[in-house]
Amino acid sequence: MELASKYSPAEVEGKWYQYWLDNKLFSSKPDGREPYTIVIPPPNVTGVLHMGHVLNETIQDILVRHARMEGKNACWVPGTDHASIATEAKVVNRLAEQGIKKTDLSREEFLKHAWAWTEEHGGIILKQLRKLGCSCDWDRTAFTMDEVRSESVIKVFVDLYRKGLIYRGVRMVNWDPKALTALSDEEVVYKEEHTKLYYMKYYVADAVPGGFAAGEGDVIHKDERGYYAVVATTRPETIMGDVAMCINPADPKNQWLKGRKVIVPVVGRVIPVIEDDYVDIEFGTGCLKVTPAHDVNDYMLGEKYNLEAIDIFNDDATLSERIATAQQAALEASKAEGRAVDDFVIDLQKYVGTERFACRKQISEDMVAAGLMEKIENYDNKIGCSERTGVPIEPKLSMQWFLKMEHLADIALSPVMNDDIQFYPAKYKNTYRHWLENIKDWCISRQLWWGHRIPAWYLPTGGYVVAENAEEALQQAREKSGNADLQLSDLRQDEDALDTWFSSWLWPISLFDGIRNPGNEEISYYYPTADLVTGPDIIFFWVARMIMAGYEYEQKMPFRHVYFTGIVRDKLGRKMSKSLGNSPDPLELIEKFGADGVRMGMMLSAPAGNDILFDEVLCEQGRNFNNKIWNAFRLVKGWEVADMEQSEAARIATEWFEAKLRLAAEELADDFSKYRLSEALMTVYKLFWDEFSSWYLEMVKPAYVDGKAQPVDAKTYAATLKFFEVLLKMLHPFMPFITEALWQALYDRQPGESIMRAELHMEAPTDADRQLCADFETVKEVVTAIRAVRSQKNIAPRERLTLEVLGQNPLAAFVTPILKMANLEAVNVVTEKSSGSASFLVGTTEYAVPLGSLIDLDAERKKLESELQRLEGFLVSVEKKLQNERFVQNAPAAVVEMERKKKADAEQKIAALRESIASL
RNA sequence: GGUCGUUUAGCUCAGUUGGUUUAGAGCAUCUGCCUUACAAGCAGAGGGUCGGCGGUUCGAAUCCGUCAACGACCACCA
Repeated sequence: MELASKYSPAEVEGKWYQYWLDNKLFSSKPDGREPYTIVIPPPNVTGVLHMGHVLNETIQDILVRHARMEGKNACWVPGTDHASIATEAKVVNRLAEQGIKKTDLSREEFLKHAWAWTEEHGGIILKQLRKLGCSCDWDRTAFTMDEVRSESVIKVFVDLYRKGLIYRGVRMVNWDPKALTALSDEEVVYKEEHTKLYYMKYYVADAVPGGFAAGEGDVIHKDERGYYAVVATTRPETIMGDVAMCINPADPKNQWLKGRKVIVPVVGRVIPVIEDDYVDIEFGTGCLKVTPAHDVNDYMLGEKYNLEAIDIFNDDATLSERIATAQQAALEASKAEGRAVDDFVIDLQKYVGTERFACRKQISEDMVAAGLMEKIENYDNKIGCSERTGVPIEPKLSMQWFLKMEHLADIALSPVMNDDIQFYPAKYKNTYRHWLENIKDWCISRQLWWGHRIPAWYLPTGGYVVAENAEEALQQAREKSGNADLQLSDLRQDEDALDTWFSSWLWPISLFDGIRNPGNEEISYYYPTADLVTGPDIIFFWVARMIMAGYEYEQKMPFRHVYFTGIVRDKLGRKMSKSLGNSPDPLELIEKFGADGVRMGMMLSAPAGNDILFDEVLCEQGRNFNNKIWNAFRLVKGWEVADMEQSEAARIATEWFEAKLRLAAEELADDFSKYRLSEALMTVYKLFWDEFSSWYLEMVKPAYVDGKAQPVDAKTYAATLKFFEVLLKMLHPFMPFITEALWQALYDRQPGESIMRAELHMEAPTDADRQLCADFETVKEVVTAIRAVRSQKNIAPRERLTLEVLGQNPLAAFVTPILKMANLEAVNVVTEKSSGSASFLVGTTEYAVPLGSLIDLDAERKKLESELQRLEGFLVSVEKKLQNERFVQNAPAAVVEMERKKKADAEQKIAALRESIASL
């Protein structure tokens, strides 16, 4: 067989992926076997593959393929997420490019565009997963807005409503002025920003004849226009919504303000000074302006003291016409009360329609010009921004739908805390608990069209009904209103859609149709799923909520283990981003290194929970490993087999490697059980490269005689193929393509057979295995020491040497492999070594390689002396320990015994070294 | 501000309940090799007072305290 010396993945990968598809090797149906289920964290339907996906999906594929080879019925369900905000934003953008505004379209027209976009871009990412080698059951591909999933979402909404867990009400919510929708608390991200802190003058409204009687701590401000308080804020534009000023009643600085009224600068509204210990005395001047419509805390104060909330913004965060009308009303009221406020007023009409930040700049300049600003300082602040659009959130009062979380948090907490569901790494249990214990109700309505429309219908006479469909709604509406003539056209369905996560949280159930058809065969078989692989960034968005839904609707956990991956960063530790240009295109990497190489590169640095510093050189290492496997295969398949006796060296090698495989399998199983996948990969990597290629194959490799390759005996050949097959199976979950290709070529296979379905079952290692492998490690040490002598003395590998063993040879049973691996003529047991030999210690046995004239006595002495020095230092530390009575008394007997042996060994070695040095 | 985490070789990381010859791996580095599977390779080598200080212990990379640096998450300080 002629094979190129370099492995080309491109030729192999497409071919075998098609083979897997053609033979339905990914597909799963319920049967008598133990199920192993993973549901994919659905990527955005219009997304494209990035490095984060590569990490995530590779891990899932490794787990699935591993489970499949353990004989489990493995089922990996793929699908995509409709990602309402992100997708709607993209569609709106595309329409804008065509000169179409969303507001010009009807809901139906808009959705037509959105579906067209979805069909155009949807599924690209799933195609890309195939390139990576993912073994998803593609026939099960789902979408969060397909029929089954949509009906499940609506059913759950209605159910929760009937249970009294969903309610509708006006609350302060996070408003995204760009997407024009409310967001949940989890969709707000805080960004550090350099801003300014503005100190504004709020003049006392009523003249105080004779001035204030200042208390001891009072800090009173006064200028030619009168007495004033100073209020610090980061948002001067919101003064238009000010309805009170608040001080801490215990604040000595502001006692003089108690019970007074002050004038909001620019606006001219006269507002009361209220007192609440919410106010931090230390911050700013201790005076807080209260704007109930635009700050969560101010809203609470507003509720408490029954203050009016003046909403100064339009939905897009431009200033509303209301600011001008409110000002008019305020000025008229002042006039009626005979207060003169004109001195502090600027007509607000000029700000109407301006954007919030432009307005902030303008109003602060205007205030400075009008002498209403005390000072402006630099200030570092954290600003809540929309996770999706990036724009600063505007706290806004609005009518929304909410899901009560108390009950759901209750049922979701204990299973994680008591490890019914296990987190890897476990540290995220803390994060999880903290969130659940401080949970707030979930705002589930979004002012979007792309998503599941809220199944609530409003009656013409007021009130609403919640139902699974329009017909049911109509029936309910007729009952509720007592009007049997009510028609569907009289009802108006809620315009809002549901938060995307309101469908994602049902994913492990809805994929098996467990909501619509509870107890069906699939849900009974596949649920609970085995492992969930996802990022810790969506622990609240998704993981926690799936656990809630799992217990609420299946009375069982949705998954048994959660593997949290890290964030993929570049090798400098920076997040990958388009603007930095440090985010490689996975498909280009696959092109360059092969999918197997990329998968391996990803896994080499991917401990669970830590961030991944991705470096292309790791993919290169992966590619090189592929090439190593490929060439080992070329070697073995190139052998000529003859009917001849097995050599002793080959017999020993096969016995050793068989034992080694059992040991490695045990280690591998342990790594997998702890989800230590990069360690598992490293275990197989070293097994193949070092143990199999560098030691085993070199030991059994037939020699060349007169330039002609000798044949190999049948027994060794058969054993080698078997070993190779086991190694391929161990490697398969990590590198599916090359292992399938070589597995197919190793033996004659039946059509439709695949390594995917091959079982990897290994006997547990015996004590004899462990002993044999330990002995063999000593063999390696001896061989390596001889090679080191060669290297130091510049002796060609071809030149045959002799090895002398002083006293007894502990490796008598391994002479033939040593002869072969070190290229020796003979191993002689001697009582005294030849003069002019290089000596070394392995264990407590001394070995020598006679070198005749090649020996450099000075160098040899130096080497021995430095070794002697090291050992003497070691001996001192051991003796110190043993002379310490408390150590001998307190330490376990075995430990003391070990120290005694160390001492004896060291003494023996030192004696041998001294003798060697003397003999030089 | 609170909580949690990390700090071990040039880089990325192991190090399981403190004790197996004065700390291991992969990569990188250095030296020598185009030796008939593989230069995407072979053989050999060097490299760390385990972040600092203090403590517990017969014994500490491992346990405790403290400091420092970095990171993550949470939080209503205008």
